Amino acid sequence: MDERVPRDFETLRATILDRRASLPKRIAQIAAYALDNPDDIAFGTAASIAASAGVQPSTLIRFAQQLGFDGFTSLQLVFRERLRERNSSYDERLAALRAKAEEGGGHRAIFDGFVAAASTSLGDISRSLNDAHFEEAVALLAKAETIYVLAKRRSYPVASYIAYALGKLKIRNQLVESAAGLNAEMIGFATPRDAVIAISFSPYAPATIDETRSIAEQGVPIVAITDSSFSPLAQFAKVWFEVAEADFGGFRSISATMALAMALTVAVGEKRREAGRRRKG
Amino acid sequence: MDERVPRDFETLRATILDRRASLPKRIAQIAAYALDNPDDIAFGTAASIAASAGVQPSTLIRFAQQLGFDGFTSLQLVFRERLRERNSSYDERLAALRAKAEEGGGHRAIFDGFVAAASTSLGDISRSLNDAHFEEAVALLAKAETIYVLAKRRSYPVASYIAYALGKLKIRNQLVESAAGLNAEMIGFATPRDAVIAISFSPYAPATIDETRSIAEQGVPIVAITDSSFSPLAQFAKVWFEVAEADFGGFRSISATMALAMALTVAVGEKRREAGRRRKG
DNA sequence: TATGGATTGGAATTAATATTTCATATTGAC
DNA sequence: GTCAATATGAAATATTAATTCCAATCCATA
Repeated sequence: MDERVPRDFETLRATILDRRASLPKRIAQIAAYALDNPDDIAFGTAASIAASAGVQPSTLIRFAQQLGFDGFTSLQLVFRERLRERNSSYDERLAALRAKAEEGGGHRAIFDGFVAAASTSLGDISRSLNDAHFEEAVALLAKAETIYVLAKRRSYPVASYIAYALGKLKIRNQLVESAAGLNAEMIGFATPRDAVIAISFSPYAPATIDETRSIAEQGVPIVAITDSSFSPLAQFAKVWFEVAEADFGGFRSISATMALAMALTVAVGEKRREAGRRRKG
Repeated sequence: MDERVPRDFETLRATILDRRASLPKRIAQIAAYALDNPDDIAFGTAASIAASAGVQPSTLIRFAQQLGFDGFTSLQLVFRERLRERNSSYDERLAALRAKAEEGGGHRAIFDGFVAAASTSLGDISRSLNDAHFEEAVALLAKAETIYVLAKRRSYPVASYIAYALGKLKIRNQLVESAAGLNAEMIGFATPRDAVIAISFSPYAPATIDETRSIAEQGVPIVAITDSSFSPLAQFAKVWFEVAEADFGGFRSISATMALAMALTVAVGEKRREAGRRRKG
């Protein structure tokens, strides 16, 4: 192996792109495949990769040799190393942000801390969201005559966003907030043909709990967004989502809740459109 | 291989932890090594892993079989799958989410789309936020007697969050919203010793623009969060932030704006505490 | 402390995988 | 169009790695 063999993925990638024009057809084919499917190269066997790329195993080895490696195995090491590093890189970057933020590096650090908390929360919810629950919630909300939206304090911004988005989608909704103190009366109008989105996180705002209970007692189905299965909201809800938000400096992120809220809203709009088409068509 | 063989890493991990106490010494040794060095299991050979863990290759296979796999190779697949999912670099994961969302794979795809949009927006703002502007905004807001918060429609959730957080930090603030239509009068009370956070994105809500103009004319310093240097808000503002939010399905994310808002709020609280200490000490 | 069963180490075996080789096909230059 | 150089396919071979097997050891129990 000569001195200029690429040892890291980026160099390798650059080298391949650089020589691309001058490579023979089959070699170019495997080169393109390698850049498009680096994970396959990292994990596969020469035979399996060759098959996926539509070439012979020997071509794979010639490709590696042409780049200066002494065989496929050495080439593969670069792809594996990349995975190892990439693995850590995102988490490390986040950890670095958070560390810097926590050791108190000025005001910029505060900003970094919140960005890190938001990213972490999004990653978590993306991994943990249950598809079936989501579908169920969408179905339940899509057939409601009016969607009541219920949240106070820290969760209120989410509720106000939901109300805004539902309005834009022309879906009848009622944000339960009344400057005149008429929440109870407002809730009284809800029927089992309606539905509720209730949002509350520990420490649960007592008003949210009370209103959720009373609306549940009227037989109105509830979709809850909360932070644990022990949440008082969970017992009232037909479907509930557990959202774990990361916090920074005592302030919890609401980015994951927000993303879920947006998705619910738009999915409900989508489902109604589908239903509408079916009725007409 | 029986039915209950763990197919994903988390299940596998749980199974191992569960049985840990009842495992023979060498098997326990390799079990601990596997959980501590999952990357090594994913990439290594039976011999190399066994050597690193200080056991015989055959022990490794017995370990796998005890978990229900038919050999080391099947066990290794689980560790590799984990890397594929986890490791597929952050950007790649995002791209995958977005691609899946855009090709329209049902309702889950909508959720993925919003998560991707939020993550992208956070990445963008993290790169583009100007430290000096941020410091300036914090300084300006920290010395205000009352912070007025101004935003309508899509930006309103951010404003309501700011008002909530400022309240928690015991910083006097006024969310400019009045069910009684008294916004103009409310604004009339502001003086140059106060400050304003105004938030608006294209298409700029006319009310926000009008109110911002009139409050600017009273000499009240303004911090604006908006989406372009051509924004009508920019001309009125002492400091302004350009926040580019990614969108999905016509709905723009607000996660970056939210992170910035949280950071501003908490940084202002921080700066006030610092100033308080200095006066006393 | 003797006995049986479980556990372990290490070598032998088997399976798999990478690499090489060689015949054939393709391409480009004259 | 011919020739040489280059590229490719397919199978043979060499290498490496997984698995199995058996003897040795350990451990619990009587």
